[in-house]
Amino acid sequence: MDAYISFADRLRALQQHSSFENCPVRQVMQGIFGKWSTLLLLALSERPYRFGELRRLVPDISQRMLTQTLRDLERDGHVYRKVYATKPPSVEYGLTALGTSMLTPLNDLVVWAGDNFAAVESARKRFDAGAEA
Amino acid sequence: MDAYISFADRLRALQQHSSFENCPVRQVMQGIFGKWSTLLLLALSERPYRFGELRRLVPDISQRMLTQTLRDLERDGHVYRKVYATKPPSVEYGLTALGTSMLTPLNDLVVWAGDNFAAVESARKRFDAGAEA
DNA sequence: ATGGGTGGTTCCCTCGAGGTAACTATAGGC
DNA sequence: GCCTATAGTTACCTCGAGGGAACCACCCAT
Repeated sequence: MDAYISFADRLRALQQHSSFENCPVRQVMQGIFGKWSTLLLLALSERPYRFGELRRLVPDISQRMLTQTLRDLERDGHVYRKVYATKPPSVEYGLTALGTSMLTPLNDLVVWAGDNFAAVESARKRFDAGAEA
Repeated sequence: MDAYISFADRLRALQQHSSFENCPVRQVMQGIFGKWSTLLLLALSERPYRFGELRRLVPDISQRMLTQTLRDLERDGHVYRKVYATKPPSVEYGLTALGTSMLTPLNDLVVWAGDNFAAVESARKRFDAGAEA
């Protein structure tokens, strides 16, 4: 049976691995929360995409960062990279099993952020207004 | 009824707000994924803590960053700050209702990271080994 | 009067994420 | 000959998150 594990217990478990400084959980999390990582993971959750498709889908990202972010995601095992030997070689990116397994918790958090960003924004305004008073 | 909304639909909804560049969802997410933010949120999920207690609980964090991270979390409405007029004034930090509502999805993701960091690490080793070959 | 415990602030520095632009090679279309 | 598309790489720069150390004001205990 999976016993319920409290947040605090998780915290203590985290600490035992090493210092908090280079906690393995954080290393995994930082791979997911680069500026573009979450966005690309959500995009690839729909279906595999080719490099150029992703560029057009997310026009704000630079070509350099798209390559680099995809490489990082590939390195961490979240994304696979498949090269097709067509005349101008084309490349397909998609989620691995590991990446797919992350999708549910990741999406839940994105949903939460989507549901609550208005509350966060108003909290910021309140805070900033009170600061100058 | 809450209809199921696909990841791809979420993506498109995100895009409509503005560019991906300064997406409100990302602004909320970035407030949660500073180097120490998640750790402090999980700590405060157990019970409210005082400043000095948090310092001792997370010895790796510098005093400067502890103050700043708590301020940022307070500004975003995740954390409250309560000053007690004791002789050396003491300060208590705790989760707000908003912060508490985030706890479940946040913790799910941390749990996922805890369950899968070994897979990520071995993926990295495989990738790095293949790169030099 | 000295040291320690409250909870900070201020200054300065480093390091790396991310951005910009130019360049690569190949092939097809006009 | 020139522009397009494929998918990158390389060099250079900026900016801000985070770190380190010192300082502040108050009070207590020894």
